[in-house]
This record gives sequence, C-alpha cells and structure tokens, in this order.
Amino acid sequence: MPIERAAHYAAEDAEVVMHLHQVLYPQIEAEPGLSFVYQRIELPTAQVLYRMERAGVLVDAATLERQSSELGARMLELERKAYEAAGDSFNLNSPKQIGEIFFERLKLPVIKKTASGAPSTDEEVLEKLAADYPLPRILLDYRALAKLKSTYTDKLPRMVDANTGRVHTHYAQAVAVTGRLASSDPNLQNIPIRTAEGRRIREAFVAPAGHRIVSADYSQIELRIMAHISGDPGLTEAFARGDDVHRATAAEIFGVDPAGVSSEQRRYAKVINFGLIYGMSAFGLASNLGIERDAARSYIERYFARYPGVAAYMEQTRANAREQGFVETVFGRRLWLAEIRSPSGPRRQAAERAAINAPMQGTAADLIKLAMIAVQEWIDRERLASRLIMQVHDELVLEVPEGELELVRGQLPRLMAGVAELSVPLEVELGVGRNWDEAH
DNA sequence: AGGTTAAGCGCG
DNA sequence: AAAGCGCGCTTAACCT
Repeated sequence: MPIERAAHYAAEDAEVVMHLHQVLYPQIEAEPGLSFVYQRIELPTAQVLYRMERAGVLVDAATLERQSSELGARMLELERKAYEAAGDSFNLNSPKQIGEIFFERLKLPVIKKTASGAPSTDEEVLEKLAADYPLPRILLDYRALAKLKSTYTDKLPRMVDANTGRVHTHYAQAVAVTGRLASSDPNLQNIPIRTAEGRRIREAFVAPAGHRIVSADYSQIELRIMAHISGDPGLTEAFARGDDVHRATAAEIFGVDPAGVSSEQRRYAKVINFGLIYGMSAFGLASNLGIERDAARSYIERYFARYPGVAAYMEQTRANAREQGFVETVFGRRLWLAEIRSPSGPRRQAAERAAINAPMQGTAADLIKLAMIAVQEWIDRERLASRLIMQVHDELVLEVPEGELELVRGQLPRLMAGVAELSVPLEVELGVGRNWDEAH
C-alpha cells in the first residue's frame, strides 16, 4: 500500500469510490471496448497484482551492501580527480556548482541551456565537452556510479522486509495514461540493465533455495502492434517471416540485400523504428544520429515510401485524435488528448506524438495484462507453486521451483504468445537463472 | 522541520 | 516555439 493512503479514512475512501462508480460505470457499460478493458483486463489484473505485491521478490541485501562499498570507494577517487582537474573542490552532485566551475572558472563553451535558462550540464552536454576537456568525463563516470549507489545499492537493502528478506513493490494500476503499470516503493521497473556496471545489481534479485528465476519477455512487441494496427504489408511480412526487423528495415531504406546490411545501417534503422513509435521528427532523428537534417528527412521519406501503411497510420491517427479527442488501443482502452486542438503548435504537436504512441504502448500494456491473467489462471488451475513476482512492461518474471522448471519453460511462452491473435505472430523469449541477471 | 521544484537519469 | 512516448527516484536549492 502506498504511504499516502495511510492519511485517508477507509470509510471516506469507500464513499468516494461509490460515487465514482455511480457516475463512471454507466459510461463504461455504454461502450463495448471499455467494458472489455474493465471487466476482462483491469478487474482480473487487480487480483494478480495483489498476489504479486504480497509475494515480493527475494533480494540479497549483503550483495548490494558490498556493491555500495565498492561504488563508494570508486566515487571517492573520482571526486579527488575532479577537484584536481577543477583546481578547487565543489559538490559533484550540484548542477549549479558544476555550472560555476565549468562555465565561469574554466570557461568551457555552453552547449545548451535548461528550461530555467541555466547552462545545462546533462549527459549529452558532458559527452560533447569530454572530447576536448578532462573534467567532463570524470563527472560522467562519477554520475553513473552515484546513480547506482544512491538509487539502488544503498536504497534496496533498506526496503527489504526483515522477516522475509523480500521487497514488496506497489503496482499502480491507474497512473500511466497509456494503461501501463507503474511500480513504486521501490520501483522495480527501472533496475539497471544497459551497462555491465549497473547490471550487477540484478545479481541481487535471487531465487530461494530449490528455485529459479524465470524471465519471459515479448520480442519487439510495439513494432508488431504497429504492423497489426497499420496493416502495412512490408512490416507484416517481415514479422511473418521471422526476420530481424531492424535488419529488414535497413535493407528497405538503404536498398541493399538483408545479408549486406552493415552494422551502422542496422543501428540507423533501429533508431528510426523506435523513433517512429514515439512520433519523432527529422529534427529529432538528425540530432539522435548526429547527421544532417536533410539526410534524416530523406531516411524518413524512404521509410514511408517502403512502408506506406505506417505513413497512413500516422496520418489517420492524427486525424482521428483531432476529430474524436481520443485514441484507443486494439482492445478499446482510450486515451483522451486535451490539447489535440490547441492553438499552440508545440502543445498540439506534443499531443499528436502522444496520440501516435498511445495505441502501441497501450496495446502492449493490454496484452501483458492479459498474459498476467492467463499465467495466474494456469498456475492456479494446475496447482503450481510457481509465482509471478515482477512485471516490467514487456517482461514477466517468475519464481519457479526446480521441479516445475521444464513445465514452465514449455508452457509460459505459448501462454503469453497466445493471449491474442494479431495479424503478426507474438514471440516470447525466455531465460532461466539463479538470479535476474542470469535469467536474461 | 517539512514540502516543492528543477535537474538529471534509471527503465521499457 | 519546439523538436521522442510513458514512468519513479535522488539530490540540491528554494520556499514556507
């Protein structure tokens, strides 16, 4: 239960809920899509979440505490180097003090400014400055370690229940506007994975004796949903063939054979594929890839020429959102867009990007909720001792007794892939390990 | 003392 | 005027 709830009275909460139900339920009942989302997705999901929160995750606090000490020692050394390079001591955690050292004392060039007009010292700026000066790299390294220590290795051990050795996150079911869950206290949906350094934290998310951690994630789920919703033939065929979709996209955009796609071309295609899901413009693509805007524009043009269904989807979604004031997922979940008709260009465009993204992100959220329900039903029906313990947007994590391992390995992917019949297959990748890192 | 905002960054 | 969607958490700085 979130801490804030402690300040409320249960009877008042119940009364508010009653009134909300009286007003909102008839509106849900009037729409088949909304009824499906409420009855077949959200209500059963609530039960699954309750059980996941109660189950919790076993966390090896001692491992994290060792990592904290190691990180602390390395930070101290970086701190020393930073003071040496700056010629003065300062608070490495303070963007304001960093700004004074960088832009007043050392006269480094200002690359960009924050919303409030102060010179920015964010990662992108530091990365650029690091090409010409020593201090920015030291600070980048320090920040990476400080993030790991303060947010994860220091914090998680304190959140472990002393009796069970487990952490019990809260999954908010009605916070994210797209229908995603949001995890808090602690947030288990942003545990590091992208760097080797950060990934070590996952070694502390462990299976109890006689058990294994099983991780199962949907592969490229949002792009598959884009293929389904848009009906684009090229994208649909790529998934039907089981192609590496980024490679296939690169082959189309650059006009080469899939086998002849270079690693850089594939990297470009991947950025474009992800960018499209978020409604990215030529400006955004150019700054992301470090290329000219004209070049970015021509890549996008070539993409839309090769995948005309996707181009049509983008246009159709904008138009629909503007006419109706909302967009919906495949299952009928709605996202209302208050600013879709705003006279302010930037506000309207931001709403358009949200409109383009929401059906994909939201349908993915619908699908994994259906998967959670199906998995829990299966576990109950078969009287298994396996437990769902985490959800990370496109991934389910289970704690599985060794004796059930082969059964779960065989059934879980089919169960997850079978929750809906889209125009492209759903694929699930499964991993097993003694901890969360190994399971990946 | 305690709350809020800004800046920054972890994840999908 | 802004430029890539959706979240939660930490520290510093500022405010009451």
